[in-house]
Amino acid sequence: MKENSSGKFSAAVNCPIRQVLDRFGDKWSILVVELLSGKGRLRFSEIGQHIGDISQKMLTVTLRSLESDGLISREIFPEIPPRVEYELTALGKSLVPHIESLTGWGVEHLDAILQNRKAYELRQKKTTY
Amino acid sequence: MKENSSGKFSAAVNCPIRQVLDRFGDKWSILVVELLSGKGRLRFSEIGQHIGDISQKMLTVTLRSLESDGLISREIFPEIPPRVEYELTALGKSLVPHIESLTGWGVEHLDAILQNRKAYELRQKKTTY
DNA sequence: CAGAATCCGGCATGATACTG
DNA sequence: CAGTATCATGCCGGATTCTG
Repeated sequence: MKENSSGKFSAAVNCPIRQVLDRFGDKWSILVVELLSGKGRLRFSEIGQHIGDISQKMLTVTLRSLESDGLISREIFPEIPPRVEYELTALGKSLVPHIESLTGWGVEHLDAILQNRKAYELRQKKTTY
Repeated sequence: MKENSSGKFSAAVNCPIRQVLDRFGDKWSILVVELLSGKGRLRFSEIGQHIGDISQKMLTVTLRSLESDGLISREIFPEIPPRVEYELTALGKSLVPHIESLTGWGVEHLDAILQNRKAYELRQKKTTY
């Protein structure tokens, strides 16, 4: 593993950070984990309702992906009508604090970021570089 | 702001977590922040070289976006040939620990995740649900 | 109800050429 | 060197339909 002088991983192509980023770079995964963290155990339709604007397809894809990674478990109840419930695994739960660390930062600095964006926009209009 | 019984933000459409996710859901932003965190101050071409497989266009877009949010600063040296250097702002630096919290988790559990994926794949082949 | 399968458009991203 | 401008494209994700 290549490291730089400060002991951090490099951003090179084969950097393991990439694997993590590729995994959570999608639109919904983190959101689903967060949701399951707060609600505990939910069925398919409930997850969809809570998120609100996710399509059925993307919800399926996201859940399969999370299940494949072992972050959530999927239990099928052989009933009519069918019922499927999802919840975080131990691995999934171990991820939650780190996600909330990031989202916590976001919530805290969101206003500053939005103001920076606005200021940047104005500078672009006034000045022609 | 709507909250659920556990005190966490809901995953609803207007949830502020979305804003953070939308911001860092792209392929390169976090990587650039991490890189600048380790290297301190870099010029355009250096960032591109360290990352390796980013196109010039996407590097420009990513840097502009980060600058717009106030996470990195951009200094232009009026020389020939031109030189432009980037580094993290205080706001950008404040984000680093949270990113490393997440990537640290990823590095730690990457093997388990990859094994889960493999096991899941095998199950899909053997069993026909 | 919980999905699987299919089609399809748009945007993110890439490649290329040009400029100060 | 550090971009900008333009064109090309892949695949992400939405809408729809069908099934057990």
